[in-house]
Amino acid sequence: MGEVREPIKRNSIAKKNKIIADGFELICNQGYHNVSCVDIAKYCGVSTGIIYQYFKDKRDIFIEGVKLYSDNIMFPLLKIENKKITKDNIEFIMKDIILKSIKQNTMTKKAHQELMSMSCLDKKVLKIFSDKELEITEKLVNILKHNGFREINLNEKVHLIINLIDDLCHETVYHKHQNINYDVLIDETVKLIVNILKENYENDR
Amino acid sequence: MGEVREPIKRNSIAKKNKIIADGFELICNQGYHNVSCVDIAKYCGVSTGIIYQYFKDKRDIFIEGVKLYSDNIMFPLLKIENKKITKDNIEFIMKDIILKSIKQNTMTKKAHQELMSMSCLDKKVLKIFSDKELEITEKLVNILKHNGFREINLNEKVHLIINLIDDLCHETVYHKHQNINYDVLIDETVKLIVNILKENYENDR
Amino acid sequence: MGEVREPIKRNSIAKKNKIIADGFELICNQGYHNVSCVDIAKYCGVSTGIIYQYFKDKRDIFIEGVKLYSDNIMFPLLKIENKKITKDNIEFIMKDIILKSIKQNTMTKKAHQELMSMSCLDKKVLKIFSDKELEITEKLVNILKHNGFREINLNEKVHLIINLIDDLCHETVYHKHQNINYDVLIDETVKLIVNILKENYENDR
Amino acid sequence: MGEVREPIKRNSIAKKNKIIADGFELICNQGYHNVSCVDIAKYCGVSTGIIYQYFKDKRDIFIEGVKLYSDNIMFPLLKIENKKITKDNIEFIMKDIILKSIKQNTMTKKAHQELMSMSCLDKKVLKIFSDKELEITEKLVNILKHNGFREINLNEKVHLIINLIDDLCHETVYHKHQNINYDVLIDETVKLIVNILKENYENDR
DNA sequence: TATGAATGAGTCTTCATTCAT
DNA sequence: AATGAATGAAGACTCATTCAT
Repeated sequence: MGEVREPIKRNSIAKKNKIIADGFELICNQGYHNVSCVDIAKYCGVSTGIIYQYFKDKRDIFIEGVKLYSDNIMFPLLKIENKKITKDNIEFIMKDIILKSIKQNTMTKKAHQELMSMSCLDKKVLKIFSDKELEITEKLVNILKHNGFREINLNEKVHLIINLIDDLCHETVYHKHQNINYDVLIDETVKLIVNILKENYENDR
Repeated sequence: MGEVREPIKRNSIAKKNKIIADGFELICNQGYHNVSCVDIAKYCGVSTGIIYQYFKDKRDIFIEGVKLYSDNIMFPLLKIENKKITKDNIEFIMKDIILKSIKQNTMTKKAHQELMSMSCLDKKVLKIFSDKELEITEKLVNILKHNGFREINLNEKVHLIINLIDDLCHETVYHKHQNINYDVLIDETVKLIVNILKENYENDR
Repeated sequence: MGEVREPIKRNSIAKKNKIIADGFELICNQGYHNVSCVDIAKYCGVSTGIIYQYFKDKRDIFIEGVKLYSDNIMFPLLKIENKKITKDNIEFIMKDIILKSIKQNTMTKKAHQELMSMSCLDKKVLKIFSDKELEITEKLVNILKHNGFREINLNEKVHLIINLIDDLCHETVYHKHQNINYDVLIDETVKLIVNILKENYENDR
Repeated sequence: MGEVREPIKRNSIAKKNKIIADGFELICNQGYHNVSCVDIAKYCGVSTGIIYQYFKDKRDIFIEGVKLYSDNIMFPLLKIENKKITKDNIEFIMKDIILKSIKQNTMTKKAHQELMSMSCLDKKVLKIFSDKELEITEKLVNILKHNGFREINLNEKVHLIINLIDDLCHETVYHKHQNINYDVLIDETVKLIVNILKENYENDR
């Protein structure tokens, strides 16, 4: 049966990447279950055959897309610069991160929903997201440690922080509960984050 | 074409409910996209035809199932009793709620994933969950008010609390990050919740 | 559109022959309908394109293979040496031929089946086999005549003999009826052959 | 995945049988590999879907056809009546069987070739034919024993006889070697058969 | 000459939905 | 009201053949 082939020529590599890029886009916008491989081929301007030479199936294209694009899209936190974090600027830094995260979330609502939905069902997708989350957690933990924060339950605390930021981003972008004032929610979240870390730095002096 | 009919006879009503109950179970366990209407009919012990007399399509059965069963399953918080909440017992009460929530989560992992996944994609399902969340938020806000908690940003704070509890429940169902100690996570979350509400009761006396 | 080209350079001729040899082998072992031209190209270590420069299609390769290899494989009878055949040694000679035929049948069962199967369907293949059979028939008829056998119905008799030997070879390759003792079958066949020719030599003296 | 269903209603049973009858006919006439399931559905005047409800795949239809029709078509010998066979009438009876077999061979050449071809490739088809052959062999052996024929190598001899008759039928219907006089071939075959059995009855008195 | 990437028509197979009974 | 056989459009996937390099 059809072996998956890896393109060698520069041209073909470009084609494979185009299939990932355009195919991922199409899947995200139309919905994984509403799009067929023929649709993807048409959308990418290639033949159906070539799809099956470079990918095992539709899922495979999607997974590649997730791998490639989840970075930029899902976890802006990853790009935290190595700023000096102190008990004095932590509130400001966190609010900055949150605002940037919200702004950078460039995906369409539909695309985001697709990704969320698939991450619930597909082990591979879930794994990619989990790994990304782990990466950020470790990064943030290290930054905090380098800045003199104490280690008590630091892992769990950072995990909580990331969850809070994630929830916030998703909500401000999509949910929009009517009786929630999102500016207030942001401020409360920042306060919370600061609070979470308080015992890790307050006895520092 | 086939109008959806509402059963009148007691017998028929029972049959419709059986389809919802069994169909929802099957969808949750096998996955929405892995189950056909013929499968559902077989599983419910009815004919294919009858499905289309009581329901528009597969989605319709699922929605009805979500409406009927999401309560018990997804939001144990709804069952908070009207306990007296004070600054002294709030920590205990919250921990109790969380532990109960985790324990009461009787769905299989697969079912949980299906529901989560569908709630990302399907407006109706999302609406049901949103409404449920709103209901709990309001309930909890009221309880807190009745217990003398001040109203500053109370809506947003309760919203945050519910998110935190939700995240915790989901995680214990699947993520299971290896480097996270879940007992610690629970305690930190409880501390956080207490902290969130502190300024709403600390000046109470 | 692509004309089939006949290679001129020694190198190219070798390549064409390699395609026939390896391609025929692959088809015989995997089954004509289970092998694609791309498979053949890969197996032969050449490009897909080149296949279509030397051959019209897959069938063409197969036919060439049959032409080239059927001799050795299918009709060991062809190699009958010009022994002196008399009424006294005919039984011995025939048994020898049969045993050699069975032994020489070096093809795999699978290959044998493929060839048989294709010979039923493909006029060209059938023609090649028919011609081979005709050739053997004539050869054997001539040998017998040279050895003083009378001509009465000799063609038909030799034809029968060849059929009998062929059947025997095929059976030892696959049928293998359980309740048949194949040693007995061989002896009975030899007796039969001798019998067939009896009236062509018994009045000889 | 699609379970094969067995029709219950009389109407459906008729439909399944129609698919076997017409499908087998189409496959035989057009060639197994030249016919798709969609072709069969069209030819039978049914939908593609129903094909997959009653059959696993194309091969399944073909096998059913072989089971159903091989009797009438391939082995007219099966219908040997329980005539009294003696050394005096055996020649007449055998010639009669052969002539009837040739006459009864109602299949088209194409169909016959398909069956032969498939029996080389497909274990199930081969099995059906083998079993049929075994059945005839046993039947004939028993008839001969009942008529006082001795048992020496009787199995193997009858096997040879059946092979001879089979070969003869196939040839007279299709091959038609030019330099073979088929009337002569028939007579020689009859003589041969009588000869084969001679030692089983000649010492009878 | 030779390559192997690309094509797209064609095949298999499923399933939501209808309809005769 | 209920049945379940039947439909056929649609999706997944293959492969003989072409063509730019």
